[in-house]
Amino acid sequence: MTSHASDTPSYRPVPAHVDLPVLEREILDLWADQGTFAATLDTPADAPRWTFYEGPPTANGTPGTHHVEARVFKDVFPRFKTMQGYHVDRKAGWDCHGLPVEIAVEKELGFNGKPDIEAYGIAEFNAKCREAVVRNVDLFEEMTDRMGYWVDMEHPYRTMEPAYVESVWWALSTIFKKGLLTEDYRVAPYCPRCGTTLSDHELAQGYETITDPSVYVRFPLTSGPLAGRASMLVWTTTPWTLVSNTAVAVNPAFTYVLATGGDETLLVAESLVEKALGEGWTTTGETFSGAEMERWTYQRPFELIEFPSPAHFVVLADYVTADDGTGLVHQSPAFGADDMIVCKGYDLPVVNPIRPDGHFEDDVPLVGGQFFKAADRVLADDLASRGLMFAELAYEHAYPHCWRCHTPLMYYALPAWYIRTTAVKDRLLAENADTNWFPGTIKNGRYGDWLTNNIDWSLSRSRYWGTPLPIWRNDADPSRLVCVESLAELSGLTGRDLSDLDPHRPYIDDVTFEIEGEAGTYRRVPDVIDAWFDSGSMPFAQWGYPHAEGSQEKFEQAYPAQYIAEAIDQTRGWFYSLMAVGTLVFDQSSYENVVCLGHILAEDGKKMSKHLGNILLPMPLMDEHGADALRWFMACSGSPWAPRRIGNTALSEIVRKVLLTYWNTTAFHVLYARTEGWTPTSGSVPPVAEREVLDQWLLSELHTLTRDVTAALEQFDTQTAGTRIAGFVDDMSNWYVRRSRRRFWRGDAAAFATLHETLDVLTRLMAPLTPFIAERVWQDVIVPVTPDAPASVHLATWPVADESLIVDGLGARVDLARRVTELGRAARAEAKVRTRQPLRRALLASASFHRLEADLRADIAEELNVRELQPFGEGGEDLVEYSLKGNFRNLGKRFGKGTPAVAAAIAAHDDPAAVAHALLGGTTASVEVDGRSVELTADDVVVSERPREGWSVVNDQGETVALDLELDDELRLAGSAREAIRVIQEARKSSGLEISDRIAVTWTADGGMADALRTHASLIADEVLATSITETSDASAFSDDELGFAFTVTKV
RNA sequence: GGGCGUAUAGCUCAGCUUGGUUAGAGCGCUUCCCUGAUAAGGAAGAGGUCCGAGGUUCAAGUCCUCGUACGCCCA
Repeated sequence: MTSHASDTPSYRPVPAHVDLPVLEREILDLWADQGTFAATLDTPADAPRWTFYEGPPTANGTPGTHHVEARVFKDVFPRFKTMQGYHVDRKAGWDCHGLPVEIAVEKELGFNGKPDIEAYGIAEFNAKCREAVVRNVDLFEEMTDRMGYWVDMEHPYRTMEPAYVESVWWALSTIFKKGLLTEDYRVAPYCPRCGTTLSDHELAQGYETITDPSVYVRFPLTSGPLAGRASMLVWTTTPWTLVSNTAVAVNPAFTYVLATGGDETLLVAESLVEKALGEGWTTTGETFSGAEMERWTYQRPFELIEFPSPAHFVVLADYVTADDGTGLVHQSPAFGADDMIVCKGYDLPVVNPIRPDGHFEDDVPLVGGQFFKAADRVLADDLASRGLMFAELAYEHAYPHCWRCHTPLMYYALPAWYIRTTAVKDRLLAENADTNWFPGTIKNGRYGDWLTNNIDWSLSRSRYWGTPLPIWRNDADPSRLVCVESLAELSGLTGRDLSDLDPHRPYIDDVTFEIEGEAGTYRRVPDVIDAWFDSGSMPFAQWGYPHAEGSQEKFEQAYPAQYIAEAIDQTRGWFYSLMAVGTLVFDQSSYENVVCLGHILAEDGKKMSKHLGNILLPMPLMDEHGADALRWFMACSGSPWAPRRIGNTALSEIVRKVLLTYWNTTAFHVLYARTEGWTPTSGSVPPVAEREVLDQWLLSELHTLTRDVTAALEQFDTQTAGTRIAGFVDDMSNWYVRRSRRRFWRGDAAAFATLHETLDVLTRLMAPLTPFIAERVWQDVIVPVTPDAPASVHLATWPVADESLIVDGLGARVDLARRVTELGRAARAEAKVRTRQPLRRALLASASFHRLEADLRADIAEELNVRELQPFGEGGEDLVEYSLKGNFRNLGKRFGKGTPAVAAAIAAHDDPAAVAHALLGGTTASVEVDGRSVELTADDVVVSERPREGWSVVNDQGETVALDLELDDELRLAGSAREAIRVIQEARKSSGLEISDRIAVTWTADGGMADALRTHASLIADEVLATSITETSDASAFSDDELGFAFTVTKV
C-alpha cells in the first residue's frame, strides 16, 4: 500500500468479505507451489514417529460424502501430531481385489455367473477387473486433494501389485508353517450366483428381512412305541432342504408329549404344545424323554432322491432349543453346520441334490432344475396335497443374502481353506485388551463380543480376481502341499525365472512343478483369497515386506500404528482383518488406537441412495460451502460416533458462526493495525500484567483453550475441541473485540498485541481442523510480520498453554459482567428506552458489584450506556427489597435430611434485609429451625435484591439490574448527539469512505437536535473524524425525519 | 431370541462421568435493540409429562431396576 512497504513489515490486507471456496483453491495452489506437504515430512532424523495407516478404499465406484468423513479423521490427527513434532508418514492405498470388483465387471459385461466368465476367458476378465479398480482413482484423488487430506497419492500401495501379492503370500506361508492354514469340508454360507462361500464378515453385511414359508410337517413314525399311531411334528423355514431330509434331531433332555386334536396324534416338545399346535389340542398324558426316542424311524417327507445308506431316524442333539418350532428339528447335513456335526456323529450320509449354482439336479423329480428358494412353493404344495402339511405360515425373519448381489445364500457343504483364528483367540483377546477404542464401548461390546465368539476365518474364494492362494498340491498324493512365499521361491521350485510373472490367475495356474524323489506333479489349488486378508496385510505389504529392498527397515519403523480410523462398518471388516493378520503373523496387533465413526446420513435422516434421490456429493458441497466447513462438520458437529445428518443448513451455519466470525476478527485486526502502522515489532509491547483486564481475560481464555483443545485431541475427541474453539471464537469476536473497538481505533498497542497473540495461537489450534482458512490467516497475519516465521501454519509448532497466563476466576467474572449487561439490555427493552439514550445510573446486586474489578464495571456501564454503576443498598436503602433462598448444594452437605426445613426457614425469615446485610457484610446470620438456631454463612444463602418503584428491573438467578429511567435535559442532549453520530457514521459508510478519511459536515436541524449538535459539536466531530462541523440552512444530502436532522458529508 | 446404542423445545443437539433450587444452545417464526470488523451480536415472545413405570435419596434429566419405541450388530 505504501511506498516503503517492501522494507517495513506489515500485515497483508485482509478483505472483510471472503469467498471461502475461492480462498481454498488459492491455498491449494500455494501448498502445491511451496511443496508444503512434502515439507511437513521433512522432519529431523531423530523426530519421534507417529504411525498412521490408511485403510484402502476401492476405486471402482465414485467417491461419496461418507468417504469425506473418514478422510477428515485420517487428516486431522496426522496434522496435529506433525505440529507436535512427530514424523507422520501417510501412504495412500487402493484396495483392488475382491468380489465387489468382479460383480461390477460382470454386470458391465452382462454376465450372469461363472460359466460366462470362463467362456470369456479368465485373463481377459481379470484385465477388465484391473482396469475397473483404477477407473475412478482420479476422482478419489481430486476429492482427496480438494478436501485437504494430505496423503501420499503419488506412491500409493495397491493390493494387486506383484510385490504386494508376494507380501501376502509370505504372510500366508508364515501362517501355513504355523499349521494354521488348513483345508476343511464345512458347511458355509455360500452364494450360488457368485459361486463362492462368504466369510463371516461378509455374511454380516448381507442380512435382509424376507418372508419365508414356515412349515409344520407331519413325519409319521415307523418304529418304536408310537409306530403307526403318531407323527412327529417338525418345523422348518427352509422347505427346500426337506428333499434331502436325513434325520430328525431331538434334545435328549426335553420331555416330548403326545397331543391329540381328535382324528390324529402328534408328538411335540412339552413346552411348545400350545405355541405349535394352537387351540383345541389336548395332551394324552403319554410322555417320552428325548433320549428315549433315539433311533425311532419315520417316513421321510419326500422320496425324490436316493440315499446310499440307512437314514431317517431320530438323533440326539443338545443344540435343539425350545424357543421356536416344535422341539423336533429336521436335519440335512449338506445345508447346516449343526446338522453336519450331528449327522456325522451317527455316520449318516451327506446327500446333496443341489448343484453349486443353487439349482436342483435336473434328474430330481418335482423340482429338478429349479432354483433352491423357488422350490419352496412347489414342495409346500406337494406336502399339502399329500396331507403331510400340518400348517404353513408366513415367517418374516432376517435371512443372509450375498452382500453384493443380494442373492439369498445357502448354507452349503464345500471344501474350503480356513485360517484357524480360533487357535489364536486368546492372543486376539489380549491384543484387543491393549487397544484403545474410540468410542470405548466398542472394545468390549460390539468388537469384544465378536472376538469372544470368534470362528475360523473362511479364507478361500472360488473366484478369479484376487490374490491366488499360493498352495500347490501333489496330484499323486493330495496330502502333500507346498505353500509358496514368493515368486523367487517358485522360480527355485520350477527351475524357471518367474520373477516377472503376473502372480494373478490364470498365469499362476499354469505354473506346475515336480519335486525330485516324489511321484506326481504339484498344481496350484484353484482358489483366490478373501480380499479382507489383502487389506489386513497392508502394514507390511505396503512396503513389499519382507522381499523388497529397504522394506524391513520401513516396516520396523512403522509397526504397529498409533492410529487408524474408519467407519463402524469396518468393525468386523478391516479392524478385524488388520488385528487378525498382525496377531497371526507377528503375534502383535497392528494398531494401538482406533477411531470408529458413525455413518453419515442424508438430510432426511436416511441413508443416501440413488433410489431416494437424497445424495449429496462431496465436490458440490465443498464448492458451495468450502472444504473447511465440511471438515468442521465431520469432526465437530454432533458426536462422530453416532450417525449424523448432513445438509446445506448445517454447513452454512458453520460458515457463518465459526469460519466467518474468525475471519472477520482477523480482518478487523488487520484493518486497524495497518491503519495505525502497528506490527508486533513496531514498538514496545506492554507485558500482559500491565494490560487491561479484558486483555488478560482473552489471553487467559486462550491458554485455557489451548490446554483443553490439546487434551481433547490427545483423546481423539474432535467434538470437544470444536465446541471449545467455536465458543472461544464467539467470545473473542462478540465480547473482546466488541468491547475493545475504541482501543483499536486509537491504536492501543496492548490491544493490538493481545489480539495478534491470540490469532497466532488460535490459528495454530484450528490448523488441523480447518487447514485452509488457518493457512490464509497465517500467511496474512503471521508470516509478514514475524521474522523467521514457518512458511506454513502446518509447519508451525503446536501451541503449549502458558499456565501463568490462566487467571483463576477471571473467566467467571467476565461471564458475570456479560450476564449483567444482558440483564441491563433486557431492562432497557422492557422500558422501551433505546441504548443510545444515556441514563444516569444502573444498580446491580451488591455481591456482583463487589466481585467485579473497575475495568469490568466500566465495560458494563459503557455497554448499557449509563453514567454510573452502583450497588444496591449503598446509599439507597429504601430502594431495595431483599429475598432469601437456601443454597441447596451447600445446605445439603451440612444438613442432609434437614435441608428442606432449613431452606424453608431461610425463605420465611421475617427480616431478610438484616440477614442480607450481615451476609453481604461478611458476617454470619442465623435462623430458627425447630427451635434451634442455625448459623448461616454467605455460601448458604442466595440473596436477591429487588428495587421498588420507578425503576426498570430485570432479575435472574440471583442477579439483578435496575435502571434509573429519569431523564434531564443534559441526558436528552447527549442522547441526541449520539443519534447524530450514528446517522453520520452510516452516511460515511454508505458513501464508501475509508475508515481514516477526514470529513467536513454541514447540518440543518430543529429543536432539541439542533441544541445537541451545538452543545456536543466537538464530541461529534471527534467521533466521526470531522475537521469541521458547520450549521447551515440547506444541508440535505442525508436526512433523518424522525430526528429532524439533515446534513452533508464531504471528504476533505 | 441375544448384544450394543439412542430417546431432552417444531427441527438438530448439549447437559448425565461427579444428583442440588427456575433444564440449556443453535436453527426456524414474531417484535425490538446494537453496530465504521461482522454474512455477526443482543433482548423479548412462543415452544418441555427430560420416552414410561417403579426404586434409592433431604433432593433425580442425571444413579438403580423393569418396560416401550427406534437404530445398528448378531443369531
